[in-house]
Amino acid sequence: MHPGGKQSEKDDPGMSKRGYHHGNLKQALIEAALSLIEAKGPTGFTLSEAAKTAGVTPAAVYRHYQGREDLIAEAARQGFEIFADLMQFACDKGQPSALAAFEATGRAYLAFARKHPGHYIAMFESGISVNRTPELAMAANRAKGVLEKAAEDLSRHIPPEKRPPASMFSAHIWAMSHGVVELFARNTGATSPYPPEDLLETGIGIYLRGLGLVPQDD
Amino acid sequence: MHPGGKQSEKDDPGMSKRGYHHGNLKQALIEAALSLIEAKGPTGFTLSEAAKTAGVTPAAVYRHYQGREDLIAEAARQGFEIFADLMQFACDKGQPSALAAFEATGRAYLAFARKHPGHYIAMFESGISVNRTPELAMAANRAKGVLEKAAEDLSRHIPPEKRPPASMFSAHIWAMSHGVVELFARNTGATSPYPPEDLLETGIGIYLRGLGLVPQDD
DNA sequence: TGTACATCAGTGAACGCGCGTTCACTGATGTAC
DNA sequence: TGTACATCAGTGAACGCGCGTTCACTGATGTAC
Repeated sequence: MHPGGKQSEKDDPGMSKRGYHHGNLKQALIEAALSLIEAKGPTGFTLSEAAKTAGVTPAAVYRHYQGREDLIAEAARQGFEIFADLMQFACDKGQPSALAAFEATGRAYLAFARKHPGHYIAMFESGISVNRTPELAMAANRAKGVLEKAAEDLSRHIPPEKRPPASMFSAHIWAMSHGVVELFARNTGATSPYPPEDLLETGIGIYLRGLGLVPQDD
Repeated sequence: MHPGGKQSEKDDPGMSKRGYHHGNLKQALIEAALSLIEAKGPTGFTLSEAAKTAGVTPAAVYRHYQGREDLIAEAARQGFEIFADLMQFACDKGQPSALAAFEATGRAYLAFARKHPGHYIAMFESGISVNRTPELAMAANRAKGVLEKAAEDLSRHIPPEKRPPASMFSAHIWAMSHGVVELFARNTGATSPYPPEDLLETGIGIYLRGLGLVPQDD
């Protein structure tokens, strides 16, 4: 309520502009970058425009980031953190059934891509390497770990002799999920008559049946 | 052998420069674009540099294309033609076994992505819509049709009541193939301990088993 | 509480650059007679 | 076969633009006393 109160400024990072000093420019730039990426793809994003969107001179960006790529990398890192959290949460929620946990994780994947397209693009389509910084690599590995853990739990229900390694198992699922997102959950023109969610759900279902994890339940 | 012979000029499109006139600039520009895209991704490609690579002034490009996007679109179109041909060929070769044909088609997919990375990127990662021109849309549809045809042939071996529609079936396979290419067959840093070929082959194998199309053959 | 001063986080002007695109032009090619 | 001419496919200079980046600067903030 107090227009210049300290409280509201802390609660509203990146929004309150108190004259000369921005208050939370670092995060505001990330958010500007994300909406630009959502709107125009990783190509359409420029440092200058991100600065302008955040209401600031391009030069100000260099107080917080080393340059354009560094900004995208930080956006990707935050994306991986959110991504890992979401999948972890979904996985926990499906417990104690390993199958329910796994399927919830798959759904969480697509939900993330839908809800955070800017992050998703920064993570997987911006062309920046996951090994660019240790922080980024760590965040990416955590996400990968969640998926692998879910796969491992589930694969305990497969007889050992016909059980693929968990890392292969999870790579398959990741690949199919990513493929569905890229091919059918974007406006590239390549449409399918089915909603991406259904496509992914049925695809994973058939795959799991192939592993003997799901009975003939159609 | 004759340095200026007509024969050799026709055989070597885009290479022979006979002074003022290039001879086959239109195709030479496509090839320049492809190698630039391979080297630096769709972002790193500029019209000017493509012209320079082809040994020509940027302005000359406008004799053959409307602009940068138009050039990429033509590269993508040619990619879809090659892609469809390769998959068609693989599919035919696997006949009369529908299963062998289908698996050969899957392998052809990955082989194409490996052998023609520039085309693949132009087709799926450049951000241009498949509906940009009727020619591009037609080429893309032909490719899609080959995959769907292979899926349809194969799905005849599934009892009708548990048979998914062929378009869904082929979308699943396409998604997994594309996901493997994007996540594991590129140098994005996200590596898996398995070669992409194996990853895709086992993935498709498990999926097909889930459809009851492949016996327990491990 | 008030003042002096260090530090922080912005400004805005300037830079060189390469881009896409246009334009009038010109050398090479092909064709009609 | 030779010549005149139309057309084609390039040149190269010029343009305005927005980009990333640097720099000296300055207003705002925080702190010591």
